Amino acid sequence: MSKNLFLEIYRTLHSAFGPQHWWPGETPFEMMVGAILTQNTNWANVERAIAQLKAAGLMNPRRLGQCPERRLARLIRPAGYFNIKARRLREFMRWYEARTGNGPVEALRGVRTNRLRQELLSISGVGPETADSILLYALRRRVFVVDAYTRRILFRHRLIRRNASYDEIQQLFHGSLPTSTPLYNEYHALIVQSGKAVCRPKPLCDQCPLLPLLGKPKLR
DNA sequence: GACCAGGCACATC
DNA sequence: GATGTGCATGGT
Repeated sequence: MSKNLFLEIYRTLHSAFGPQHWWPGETPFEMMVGAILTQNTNWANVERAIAQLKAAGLMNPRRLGQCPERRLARLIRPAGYFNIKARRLREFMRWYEARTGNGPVEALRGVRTNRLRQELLSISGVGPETADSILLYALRRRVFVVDAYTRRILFRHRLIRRNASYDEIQQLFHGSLPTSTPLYNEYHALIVQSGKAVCRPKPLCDQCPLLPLLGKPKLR
């Protein structure tokens, strides 16, 4: 057994599922928008919403920042929670304009990760997962993203308590992995893939690549 | 028709 | 700090 369980888990998932090449999105700005739209929502629905924003010519900071909330809601309707997410996008854009003048994300390059994370978390509608997704995928910061899949997989394999906090779970990864953006990026993507393919609500445990490593999971 | 999907804010105890 | 609720579409 390896000294570093979390690295072993990563290697196992990587062997089983292959490289994932995340985040799906053409530009860092699009990734930020996607991070908000995908809150508690199937990615296929998010893609429809993103396609609509693009078709309307709004997938750039200046145009999106000018779009009225009502119209925004209509366009992102397929992503669900469209009224709330329209408001959240506008809240986010208020911060984004103040920070970059609605220019490219490179304006954020000199800002420390912890500082950026605090600022993102202060935006209404941006919680820890959304903030960390933006930091890791759009801004290439060394921050591990914890999501519902992460929680489910770790809990079923008895690596966390049911009520473990976000920060607690994140610390588990930060504390046991090399500090690396590509590693965090790929690891989270693999967890999501694993959660979709195997560690589902109705799990396919006989196909679980982690079975040899972690043994039989507990299913509640 | 029920369940699920890459959360979050807010109220309440 | 823990727990419960509203928000909503589209696929299975």
